[in-house]
Amino acid sequence: MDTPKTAKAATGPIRRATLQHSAVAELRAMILEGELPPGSRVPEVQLCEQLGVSRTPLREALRVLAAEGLVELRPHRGAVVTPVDPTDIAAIFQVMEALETLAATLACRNGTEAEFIELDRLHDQLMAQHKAGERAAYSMTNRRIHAWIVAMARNPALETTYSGFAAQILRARSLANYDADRWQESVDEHDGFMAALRSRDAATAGALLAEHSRRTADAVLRSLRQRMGKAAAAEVG
Amino acid sequence: MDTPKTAKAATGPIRRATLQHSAVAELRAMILEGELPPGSRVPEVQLCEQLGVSRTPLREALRVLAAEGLVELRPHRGAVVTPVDPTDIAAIFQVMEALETLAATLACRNGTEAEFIELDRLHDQLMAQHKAGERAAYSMTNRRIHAWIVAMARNPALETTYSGFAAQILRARSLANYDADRWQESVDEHDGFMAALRSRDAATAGALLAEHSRRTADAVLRSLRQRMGKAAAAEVG
DNA sequence: GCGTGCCAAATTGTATACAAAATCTCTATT
DNA sequence: AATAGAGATTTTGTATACAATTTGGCACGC
Repeated sequence: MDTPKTAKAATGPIRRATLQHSAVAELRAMILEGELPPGSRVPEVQLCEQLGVSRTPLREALRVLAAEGLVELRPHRGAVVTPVDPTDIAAIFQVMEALETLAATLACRNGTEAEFIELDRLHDQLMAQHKAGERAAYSMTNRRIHAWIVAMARNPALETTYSGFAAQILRARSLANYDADRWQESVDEHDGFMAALRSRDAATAGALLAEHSRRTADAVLRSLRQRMGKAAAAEVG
Repeated sequence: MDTPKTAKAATGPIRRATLQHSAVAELRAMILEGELPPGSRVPEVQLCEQLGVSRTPLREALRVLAAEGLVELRPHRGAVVTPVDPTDIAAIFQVMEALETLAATLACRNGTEAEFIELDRLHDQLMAQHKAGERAAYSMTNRRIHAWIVAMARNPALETTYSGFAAQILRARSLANYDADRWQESVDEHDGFMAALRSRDAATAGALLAEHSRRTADAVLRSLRQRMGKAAAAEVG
């Protein structure tokens, strides 16, 4: 069962994904990376050349990304990268707050001992990166912590929904850069809900994680509105 | 049968949507209606003939439905209507509970006077349909009430997520038929959270709606597991 | 000078032909 | 008889050609 007969090398031919699948991955990365900025039009043929695929798999990929909310499809008028609208982001954060609460509650109930240990390790890593001032590494670890808690909840529906919104929020955060004060505050909040999680206190963990989410939303939205305001002003002047 | 290929006649005052869009609507209806039962394979060409479209728009429609969770796409192996797995449904209900709580809370905060009046009207209609024993009409009104509350929350992200899961749950409910006792209980719960909503008591409304969701989940899952058990037994004998 | 209608260019929507992968079937061998 | 394997068949994945729709520009009329 596990010995491929004509297997030639170990590295190469594990599995070849479809072009559509890799187009989705490629485009998603381009959007989250900021290479395709929010609001930019997405002409099909141009992207086809860039990705080296024909329009058929590309169009199917665009439908997938539209379902994730990363692009908007206007019939007969092409696709645009979904603009980062503070109002929409605020709405997403509201839902995220509810999802994080649920995730923390379920994680306390369903997480394994090993998973809690790994969570502690990630938390230590986060603290070290904060102390060292490694912003990029910090935010990646931060994302991994939250995703890990969601995974501990053992709920596929929650996981899928969460990661979709997380991608949207990531885009917003890349535009909004919050200050050192908020960073310190955020670290303190992590300490708080981690304590609750360690003691398997579902209610407290849920409440603290929700509060953390709410405060993050406030900071991101404040910075976002400020930046958008400046951008609008620059456009006029 | 009703859409000849060369139909050029004025189908409507306004222009029709794209074939892909109507294919999505058609397929979604077929799945929710039970015409395409859970677990059934979905050969592309056969559906093309049935819907009168070519494979291109159909495949794009399948991607959309896959994102909604109504079909599963296995690379190179075709699509199947997502099976109704009690474990998955239970997970969805858990998320739904959190979403309903949020919806009730936000509805109290953001709903307009006119919307609350309409909500009352829907509730009265629900009560009348219960008294008359009109099960089908009742469950449609029931869905409209919940969707209405979600709409009152003024949160597009919530609305989209909610309706996706609602579709999944609808499929499960059509398989599971709960009894008269649960019906009466459900009606009483509606009375309860409606009272809280009328007085704009966000916390109580949220809690009661969550409890209603939880009890509905219990009833549906119980019936579902029972039915699945019977089906499995029938398969053996 | 400005608005209106129509034509041309570009872009998206759809159909179809072809390539690649998986499944099925039948045969040959142990 | 059971099983492995090689072809045949079916089904999905991709490219491309063509049709339909939108958009931009230009001439014409007010």
